[in-house]
Amino acid sequence: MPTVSSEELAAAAGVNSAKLRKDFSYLGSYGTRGVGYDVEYLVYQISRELGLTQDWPVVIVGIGNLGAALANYGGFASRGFRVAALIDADPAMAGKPVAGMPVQHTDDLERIISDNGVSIGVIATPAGAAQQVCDRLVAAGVTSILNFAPTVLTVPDGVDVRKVDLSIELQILAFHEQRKAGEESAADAADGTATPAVAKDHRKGPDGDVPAVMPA
Amino acid sequence: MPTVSSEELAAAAGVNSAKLRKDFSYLGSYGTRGVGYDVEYLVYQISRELGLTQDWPVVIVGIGNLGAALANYGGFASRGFRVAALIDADPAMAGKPVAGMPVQHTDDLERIISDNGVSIGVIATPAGAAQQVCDRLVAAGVTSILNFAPTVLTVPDGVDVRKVDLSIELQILAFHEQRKAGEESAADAADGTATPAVAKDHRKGPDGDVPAVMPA
DNA sequence: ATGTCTTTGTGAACGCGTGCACAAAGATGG
DNA sequence: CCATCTTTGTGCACGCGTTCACAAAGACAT
Ligand SMILES: NC(=O)c1ccc[n+]([C@@H]2O[C@H](COP(=O)([O-])OP(=O)(O)OC[C@H]3O[C@@H](n4cnc5c(N)ncnc54)[C@H](O)[C@@H]3O)[C@@H](O)[C@H]2O)c1
Ligand SMILES: NC(=O)c1ccc[n+]([C@@H]2O[C@H](COP(=O)([O-])OP(=O)(O)OC[C@H]3O[C@@H](n4cnc5c(N)ncnc54)[C@H](O)[C@@H]3O)[C@@H](O)[C@H]2O)c1
Repeated sequence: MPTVSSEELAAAAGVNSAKLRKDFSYLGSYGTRGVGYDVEYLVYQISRELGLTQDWPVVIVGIGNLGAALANYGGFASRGFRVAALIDADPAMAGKPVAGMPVQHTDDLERIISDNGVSIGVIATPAGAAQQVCDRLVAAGVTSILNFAPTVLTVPDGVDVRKVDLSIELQILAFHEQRKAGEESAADAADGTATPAVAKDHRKGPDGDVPAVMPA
Repeated sequence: MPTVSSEELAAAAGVNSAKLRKDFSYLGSYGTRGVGYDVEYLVYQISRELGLTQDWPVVIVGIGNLGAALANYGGFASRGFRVAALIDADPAMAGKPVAGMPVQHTDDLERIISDNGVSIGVIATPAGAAQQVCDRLVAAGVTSILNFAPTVLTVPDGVDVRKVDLSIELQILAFHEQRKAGEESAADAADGTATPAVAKDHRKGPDGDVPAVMPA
């Protein structure tokens, strides 16, 4: 039986082994002391807990440059997501095939959501249309939204929204870039006072620190 | 002189006003007690600290579905990013105009980076090509990379990488979605304890192995 | 069986970010 | 010039996530 120890996994992932064990312990006691974790069983348990064993139908609304790219992207299917429908407001797009399936008109949005039991929606419309598209999705039964439009969406309790803001990703890089440039000559004079988060760490983690406020 | 109080800003941003003030204090004492912050001056200070006053040239490598969408996206320019060049390995694409500029061949990658003083690169190639593209970018002088390919990139110290993984965004939504579904019947008694989200109580249940977390 | 050796699972300590509460600063009016 | 009122800047405490450290569980050999 192929096994791995928390120590090996932690080293591979670059994290603390105690934390890894504690995290695993929240899923249950799936390890064997003195041996480690049964790889296959562990993978199954984590997959199940993360919802990867289920098949989630999603709709993409707004089939422009970005929406079409998403529709064509094969990486979703391999993670358990199935593109159930592509929806656009442009009558000229209706029926046109994108990624092997016909684009449908927003008039049918509610029916599409309902017929396919969709609970996850992706918004790739212009910012101006995002909120109203969001409202219709929510009214139709969608309870999770991935938003690419550069707008803050307002949703009722119980609905999750995740916003992908590519400009902010670049801004974060630019911020560190600027810091690198400054360090060369800044010599970091004396100081010594208790200063803050923004300073030192270049974290590798997915989310770095993201400020709360910023104008357009 | 138009001003805002930390209280107003905090309310607008949905955060705590004390935290907001403390964050601002790291930039310096730009507020006036009894009055608030001079809007224009504050915006300037934050913009400067974030590097938004600079103009950053970026290159996009891999002009496929996603790369083309990014090239066409107008949201970058408004945040101080200028697409300096589009690069692809496909000879058929060379010279072809995308977003109003000709696609250039990877053969010229090093020269393009150098000529334009580019320090930020975007990778939108297939996963298989990402690491070698990354290596060339870094060797040519790029020190910040935004990676869309589903691969972990290895880079030398001093180089920042941010990975955008859209599948993970969907997985996070699906995870919460799954949880919502389970709660309906899970007799979730208002918790209150300081346990991690996944926690609850999973100690080996009646049948020994399957944790009580998610009935599915 | 009993002992040894490995690795888990977790109580307790630690560190850090967040929020509270308030003194000080400065504006404004009398 | 003093009183009052508003809002900043920050010391301090609290809570949460991370890490340490170790007892106990189990495998494996004798
Ligand atoms: N392209 C990118 O790389 C990129 C990057 C970051 C953010 N974004 C954002 O993503 C969104 C889409 O970008 P894009 O480049 O694909 O734009 P786009 O103009 O190419 O596509 C927008 C599509 O939405 C459709 N649409 C408009 N109103 C609609 C409505 N009410 N209901 C349904 N469909 C509607 C349009 O017909 C069009 O097909 C924009 O908000 C943009 O700011 C794009
Ligand atoms: N399309 C999406 O919505 C999406 C979403 C998430 C992630 N991604 C990832 O983004 C990447 C691009 O996706 P896509 O849909 O645009 O793929 P695509 O196949 O449409 O485009 C890839 C482009 O990269 C070019 N290319 C290949 N090797 C290259 C090299 N060595 N140097 C320079 N260019 C090279 C190809 O010629 C092609 O134009 C993939 O890794 C994909 O997994 C895409």
